[in-house]
Amino acid sequence: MPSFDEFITESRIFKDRDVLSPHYIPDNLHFRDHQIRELMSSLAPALMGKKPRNLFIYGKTGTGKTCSVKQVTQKFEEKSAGSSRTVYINCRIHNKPYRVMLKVAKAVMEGFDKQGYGLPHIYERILEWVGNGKQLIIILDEIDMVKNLDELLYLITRANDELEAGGLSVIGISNRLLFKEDLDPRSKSSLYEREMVFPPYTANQLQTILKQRAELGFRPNAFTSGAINLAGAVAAQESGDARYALKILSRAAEIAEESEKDKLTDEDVKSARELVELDIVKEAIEKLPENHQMVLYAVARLSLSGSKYARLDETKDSYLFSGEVYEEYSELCKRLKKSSKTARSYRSYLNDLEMLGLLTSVESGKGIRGHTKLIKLGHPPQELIKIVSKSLEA
DNA sequence: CCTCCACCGGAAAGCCGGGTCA
DNA sequence: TGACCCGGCTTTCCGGTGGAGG
Repeated sequence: MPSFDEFITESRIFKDRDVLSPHYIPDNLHFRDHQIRELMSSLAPALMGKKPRNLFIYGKTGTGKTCSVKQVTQKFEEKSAGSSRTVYINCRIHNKPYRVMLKVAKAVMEGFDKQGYGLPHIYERILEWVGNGKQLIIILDEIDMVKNLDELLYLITRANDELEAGGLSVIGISNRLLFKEDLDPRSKSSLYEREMVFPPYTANQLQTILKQRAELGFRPNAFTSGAINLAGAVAAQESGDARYALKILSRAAEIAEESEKDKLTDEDVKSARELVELDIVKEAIEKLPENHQMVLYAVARLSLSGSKYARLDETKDSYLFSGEVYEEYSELCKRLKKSSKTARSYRSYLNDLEMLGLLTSVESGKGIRGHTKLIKLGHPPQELIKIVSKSLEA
């Protein structure tokens, strides 16, 4: 199948852009044989009419969780030929028991697309479908996004008690290890019947992966192995995240292309790294609620003009006082003719922003009266101001 | 040592837009 | 259609905290 790309741009670097996209699933996934075998072994009972045990998969972003699961379920579907099914659900979108069940029902049953049935009805229909001896495996990607996960898991376990034949099982995928802490003990034990971990990739592994993609996605001789290895090393050092590695590589290719070169080099990778960093920050900021953005903006403004309060012995890195940031934020609200939120809310925004790594803070210690937070920006203020003000337009 | 300062962050009540049910 | 409910945000209330000041 030819790609449209070849008709749209006569690219010197790219042969097939899609190969570099994060959605692309390669035919063979490197370094995940072990996980794939384990996944297959855990699904295998379903092919023999028995209920597989529930499974929880943990791994940071870009460690191949989703990719591996998708590959395995595809094989599974081929093998079972409809007698049992897997349903993949992205819980970022379907984040409530009702939506998950609706999605399951739609996926499994033809013509079940009328909205408006209540949860009990949907539930019954699913039971009916499973009831004649089928196995249904529900894959909940980003499972930590589901509200009322306890209720959903309970619903599913209860279904198994009611059924005489067939069964429902769950594969939960998450990159947050801690989320199980606020789960009801019963749901926890049911979800964790079996557990798997996807470790981050090492530099060598990332390099192999990138090389594979480069060979498929770029024209021959359009890249040096040095550049590929550098990209892999950079990403490994950062996080071991394959998606991030691919982002750097494709950004680097775009840079090389724009400057009309026909080979991408170490230099391109280096500049790509910074751009990608900014891209990620930008993405994070854009999906932030308005007030968070304004607080961030206030911090950026103040770090440019310098802290008014920090007359105390110049702590070499100039931190900002929580109080003055709040003032700046309130003023900003006034200028924009918005009502500012309470100081209490402001404090939670700060914590959220810190959680996202957009800023850092330390407890005030000696030399400062009272007890407060000293705040510092995690990125260059000019860039942040640019990004936030653009995002606040909308 | 006691009190004040300048904030922190949990708990719970309040508000609001959207969906649900009789 | 109106009463009701739910989840997401806020605000209110309030008990801490650790250094500065007296």
